[in-house]
Amino acid sequence: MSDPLYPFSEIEQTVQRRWKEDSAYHVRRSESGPKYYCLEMFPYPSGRIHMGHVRNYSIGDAIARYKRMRGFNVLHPMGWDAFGLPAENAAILRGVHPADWTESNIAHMKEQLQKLGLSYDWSREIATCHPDYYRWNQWFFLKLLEKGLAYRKEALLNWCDSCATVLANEQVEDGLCWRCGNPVRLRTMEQWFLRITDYAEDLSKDLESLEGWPERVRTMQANWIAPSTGALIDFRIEPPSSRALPSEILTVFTTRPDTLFGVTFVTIAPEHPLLEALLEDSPENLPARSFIEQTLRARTHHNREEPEKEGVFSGLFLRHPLTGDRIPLWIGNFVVASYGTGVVMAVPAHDQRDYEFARKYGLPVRQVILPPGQERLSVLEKAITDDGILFDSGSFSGLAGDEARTAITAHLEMTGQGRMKKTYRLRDWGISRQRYWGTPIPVIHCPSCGIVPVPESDLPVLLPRDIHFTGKGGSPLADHPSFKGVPCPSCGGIGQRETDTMDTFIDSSWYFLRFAGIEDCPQDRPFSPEALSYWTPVDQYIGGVEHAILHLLYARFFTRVLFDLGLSPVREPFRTLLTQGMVLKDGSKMSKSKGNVVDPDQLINEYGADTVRLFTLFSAPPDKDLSWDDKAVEGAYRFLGRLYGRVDSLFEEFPEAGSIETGTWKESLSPEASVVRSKIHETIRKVTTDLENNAQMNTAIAGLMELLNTLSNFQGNALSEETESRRWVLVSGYRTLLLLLSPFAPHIAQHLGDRLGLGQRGHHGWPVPDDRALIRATVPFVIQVNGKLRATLTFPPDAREETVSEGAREDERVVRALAGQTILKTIFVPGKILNFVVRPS
RNA sequence: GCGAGAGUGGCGAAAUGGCAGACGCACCAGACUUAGGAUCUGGCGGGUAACCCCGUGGGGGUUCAAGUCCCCCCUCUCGCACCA
Repeated sequence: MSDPLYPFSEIEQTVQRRWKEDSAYHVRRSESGPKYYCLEMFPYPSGRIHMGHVRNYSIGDAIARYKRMRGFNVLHPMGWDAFGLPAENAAILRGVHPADWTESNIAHMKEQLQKLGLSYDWSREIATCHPDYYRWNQWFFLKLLEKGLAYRKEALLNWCDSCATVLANEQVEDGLCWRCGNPVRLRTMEQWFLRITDYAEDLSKDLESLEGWPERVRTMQANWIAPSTGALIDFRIEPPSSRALPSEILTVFTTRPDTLFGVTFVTIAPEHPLLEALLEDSPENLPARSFIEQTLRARTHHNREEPEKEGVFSGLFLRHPLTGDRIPLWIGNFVVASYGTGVVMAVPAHDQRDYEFARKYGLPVRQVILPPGQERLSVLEKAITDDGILFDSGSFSGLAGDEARTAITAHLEMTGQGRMKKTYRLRDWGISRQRYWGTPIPVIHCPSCGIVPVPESDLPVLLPRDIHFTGKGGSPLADHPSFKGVPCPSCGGIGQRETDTMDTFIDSSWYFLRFAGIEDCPQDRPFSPEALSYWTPVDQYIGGVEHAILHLLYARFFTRVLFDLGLSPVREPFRTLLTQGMVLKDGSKMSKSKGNVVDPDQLINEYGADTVRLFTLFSAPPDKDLSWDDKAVEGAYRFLGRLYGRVDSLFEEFPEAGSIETGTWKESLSPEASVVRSKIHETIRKVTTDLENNAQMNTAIAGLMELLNTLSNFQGNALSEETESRRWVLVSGYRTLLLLLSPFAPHIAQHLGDRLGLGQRGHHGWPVPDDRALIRATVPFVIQVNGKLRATLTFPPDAREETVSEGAREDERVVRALAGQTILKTIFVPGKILNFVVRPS
């Protein structure tokens, strides 16, 4: 490595030591100034930070530092999303205890973050795997259980036989287990769920109020929740004489009750919980059974394309609720079990999917709606899905659209065969994991009392440290000698502790409240109410767009629940959201498998933290993807090196630079100095507006580079004889530049700022542009002929049209362009442009 | 298929309807040097000796003036995707 351009290593170490000694970023509520809560998504302690983290935290730190300089009392905390699968895999592969693995990762990553010089209040650091954090997961769970918001139900889940565990959807890759590569199958299991669907309406409606969120994220959440209004309609099952049925009716969900008279069959999902019991145990049902089995197996293969619609007749018939017709019940692979009721009424004439299915299996197509302006055809070529006038629909014939839907639904409701219903695509949140490294779910299964919550006074239910990992899967807690067997808190009999742990998304659903509420927090509460109401909501949240749905939706849900429990002062946790783009290298996302990762540590060693931060902020706007370019990093490095060198030579010329006053300059400046002064104040204005509007840090930094270029040129040009004004302009210029730079490259800004006397003089605040300095003596006017640039001439900014026009007509190029032309009119924009509109004369 | 976003130099990118390409990278030339993969100075969209002409995915339109506003089309990225 060549010699450094400036001693960044010493500077960064010294400055960081001083921040630490001064507890510079430790905050408490109620200090002077309004509050500002700036938060970046906390990391999973995987072992090392990567460039995505560096980018995320550089953006957040720049915002936090900027707001601090603007006089806000800024909360800027950091912690660790410390539960999760990788810790257990490390335990299995390398025999390290998950707790030890996690702790050592945290220690290392914390060191890495500190080397970046991020202005965190480390006194609030939390790790979700610590009992004083996860006990509150358990406490909240008990509250939810009490409120009926946590419940158990049977559900179909991805199951890996070889690992003997449930897998989340995102852990299934092409139908195979991400860890062992064996096929995953669907299996029905009892699981804990949280009733997020109770909040679906709220979560969906309030998206509109989130004006500080990117439209993209709001749309993604809206599509994910996807409310849909329709009706539930009951179909009575024809009882086969031979036996009793598990239910007398099947209920369908439809958004098109107006097509009810066009129903020619009903389709049920193969996974439907009633189906097994509905099918008679007879040889005729063998095809149906084998169809179900096959479909379930195929389900797990995450095929890109839609599979062919397939189905089989169930052998059962239903009664149409209004016509009394006999309707066959089919089993179809295209029916989604977990949406609506898992049963759909099929109207082949008016639904494309039903149409395809009916054509394939020769089922009747019965048209009952005629859209305006269309002819009635004897044979349909595809489904007619538009609204229209009903016919062959009993007393409802002649009605149309919403009117027909309302009338039919009302009639069904009156006769007790149906009702209006709003359904959501969003499903309840399954939170059980058959895993060790997570929060134990605080309930006890008692043979006589059923499910008994662990009494609050017994919290936390601690994860036992002595655990044995076989690598064969299944929850290690289930094999623990003493964890599982416990007395029932209710009857004292022998009970069994729940051995499932919670989804780690629970941990990240309220950590932002803990950071705020941990200040003066009473022992028996998760938060200090005073601290919480002072700091919340988060004013600026920053993280990757990959969390646009899951984490952000869960966090919004959880915050609402806590609000309803009187524990959170706010319903929406994040006032404004910034989703930063990915860090790419060679056109694709950095990943170990592609071998295109850039190691932050190595970069910091080579160029220093300031350079690394500056480059990531400069090279692209925060919300766009950032293409990593080793060469371009050197550009940022050179800028800082040049700045350092220029300040050095400033001291050579003016050894007293650090102690001179740069208050108001009352005397007149030379024309050159005056231009430099304008540039200084224009830069203040530019950087400020760039930061206020969508954190456009790339252009803000470009502005700083321009200012340095201007100052450098002025400095290198020793023609000016007015030493005192020259010194004044240069010193105030560098002081301003360093203040404006400090959110982005804080170490060098602090160090050079100290040398230039910023520290002692209390100039910590963000500079304010001086309106008088913004007025330039002359500005360039663009002279156009028919909209084409012909000259650029300088005039005072308030020059009148006649003045500019006269000047323009003396310009050689303009004269040439106007020769032989008649001027029809002139367009004049003061301070900017003069356009001659001409035609040949 | 539905929804959202984006197409500008060799590259990352800038541009309240008013000089297209700020700033940076790469490249070229020069200076300093035993040396340059360091640093400094200058140049740098295309065509052209020059005057000028052309140029923001393509086509039309509005305007004195369009990367920016309106209409049509193409391409790419992301999200959802049999949700009844």
